[in-house]
Amino acid sequence: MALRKTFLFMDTIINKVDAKGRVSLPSDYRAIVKELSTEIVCYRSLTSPCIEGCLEDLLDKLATDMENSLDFFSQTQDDLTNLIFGDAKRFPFDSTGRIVLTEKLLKHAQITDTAVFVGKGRKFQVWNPENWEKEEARIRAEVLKNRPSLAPKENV
Amino acid sequence: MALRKTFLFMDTIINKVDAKGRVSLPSDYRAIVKELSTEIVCYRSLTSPCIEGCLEDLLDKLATDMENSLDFFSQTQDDLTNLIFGDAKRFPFDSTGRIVLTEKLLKHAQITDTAVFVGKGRKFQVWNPENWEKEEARIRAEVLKNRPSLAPKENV
DNA sequence: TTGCATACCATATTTTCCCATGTTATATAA
DNA sequence: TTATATAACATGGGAAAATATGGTATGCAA
Repeated sequence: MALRKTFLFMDTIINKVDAKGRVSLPSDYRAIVKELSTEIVCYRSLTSPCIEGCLEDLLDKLATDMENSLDFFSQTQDDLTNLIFGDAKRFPFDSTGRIVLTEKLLKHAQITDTAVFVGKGRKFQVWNPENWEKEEARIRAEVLKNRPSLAPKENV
Repeated sequence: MALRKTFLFMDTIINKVDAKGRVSLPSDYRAIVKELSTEIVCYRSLTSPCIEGCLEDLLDKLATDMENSLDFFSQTQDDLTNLIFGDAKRFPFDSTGRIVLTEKLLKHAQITDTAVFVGKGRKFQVWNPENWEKEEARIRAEVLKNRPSLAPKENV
């Protein structure tokens, strides 16, 4: 397989969640994980009723950044690491490509028997179908309304 | 088992502590210790009523950083390292995956029969359940309030 | 010996792994 | 292009392994 240059979570995939919390990770996502020899990490979104996921490498980078930027005994660092790493968990997938979501995550995202995977580039989200439908509509409306201010030069 | 690239303590795990102070180390944590052929080190948190733990390697890194630091003669850092290294102790786990916490540590964290392990990336903490519940609420409120200024570059 | 700490054993429960099957997507040949 | 073969994927169920946790035995030291 040719090595790719970019690794982005994309597309929107709907999969079943069984009674054990098992759900197939979209095959495109699995390909990324395999190629980078890493793992998926998931945690509750801080701001939305959904599960958020990323590659373990990203959290490792975060851990290193915090070690280097804030001093060893910083209170702020303490709070942040507790919140992020206390909630995150690795989710290795089995030979059939499934991960087992925890009760905590499913409850936070109000997911019962169906999950919607939504690509976000370096991250992805997992939603309850109805919630995602509303959220997507909201986002579309929001983006259209603010369109002029999204031009690259006006960012940051 | 494929060698992993990253070693992070994550997730929040609740385990029983028996009359002897025995408690199962979360299996994810044990996997890291085994894979790196190292040991867990625990000490009383300097700032919170909890036990703090990490890999022995990290304390070694701390010692090295102190040697190389411009603050080599800093009274504060000197005091802090005294406190940590004076308090730290290795905690090997037995064949069933348990460590035996000392009376000193349990008392400091006000732990009796239940312990909450909270991942912090390179470190982890062990809390009394009620205290952790309050602490988590405090952190969430604090982080949400200051969120913009806490975003480390591209993350969160 | 007695007290204490460590190592060993037993078991219920949880989690992971493996197999089977229907379905979808992709490739190949007519 | 269309039909057919092949491979990849999603998903359900059950077997096997790992985990958490209580209890007992063993060794060492006071």
